[in-house]
Amino acid sequence: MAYADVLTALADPTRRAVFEVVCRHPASVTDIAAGLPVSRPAVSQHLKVLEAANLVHAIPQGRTRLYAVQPDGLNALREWMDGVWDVALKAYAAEIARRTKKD
Amino acid sequence: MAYADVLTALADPTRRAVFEVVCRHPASVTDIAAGLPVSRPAVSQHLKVLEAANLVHAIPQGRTRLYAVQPDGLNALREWMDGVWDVALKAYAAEIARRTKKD
DNA sequence: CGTCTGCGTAAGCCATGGCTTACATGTTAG
DNA sequence: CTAACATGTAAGCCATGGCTTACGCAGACG
Repeated sequence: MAYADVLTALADPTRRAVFEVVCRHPASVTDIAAGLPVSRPAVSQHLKVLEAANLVHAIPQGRTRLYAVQPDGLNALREWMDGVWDVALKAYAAEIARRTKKD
Repeated sequence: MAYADVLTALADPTRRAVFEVVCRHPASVTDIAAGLPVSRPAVSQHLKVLEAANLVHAIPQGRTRLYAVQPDGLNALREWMDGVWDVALKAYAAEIARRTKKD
C-alpha cells in the first residue's frame, strides 16, 4: 500500500511545496524552510512524511542533511494509476459489450 | 491546480474505495454504499468531491444517478507527475554537471 | 573542551474534514 | 394524485493532523 502513503504525503499543499523544492535541487532543511512561510520544524516533519513515502531521501553531510528526490514514491503512484486505468478500461469495454448484446 | 484537488480527493481511503468501485463499473450511490462500511450520505459526499476533481461524473437515469469514471482527473495528476519528473531529471543532470565541473 | 550551528522530537493548540442523523427534493409507480 | 424510493443537503460531533514553541543531541571550530 505504498501508493496510499504517497497520496497522503502529496495531498498537503505545504508538503507538496517542500517536495517540489527538493525536486529542483537537493537542499537542507534550513534552506527549504527559508523559502516557505512555515517554521523549520514544520519542514522537518514534512520531510519525515515524504521520506516514509519514499519520495525523498536524506544525505547526511557533516552537520547538515541534504534531502534529494527518490523515484520510488512517484513510481508506486504511477503503477497504481496504471492499474486503475486498466480496470477502468476493462469495465468500459465490458459495458460496451453488454449494451451491444442488449441491442 | 486541478491536480491538487485530485490528490486531495484520492488521499482519503474511503473515498479511494468509492472511486475504485466506480472504476470497476458504473454504480448508483446506494449500491456503492452497500459494499462499504459507511452510510449512504457519506458516499454521496465523497462522490461530490470526486466529481469536483473530475474523477467521476454522474449520469442521471430516472430517479437514480449512475456514477462513472472520468479520465480528466487522473490525466491531470499524470501530467503533474510528468512535470515533476522532468524537473527532477533536469536537476539531477545539472547536479552531475556541477560535480564533474568541480573535479 | 566549550560553543555554536543544524536537525530532530515532544507537547500542546486549533482548524480541517469525515461521519452520522435528520430533513428536503424530485421522480416513478399505482 | 398519493405513496414510496433514490438522492442531495444541513447541522453537529469528534478524530486526525499540521503548526508553533521549547528542548535535546550531534558535528564543526576556535
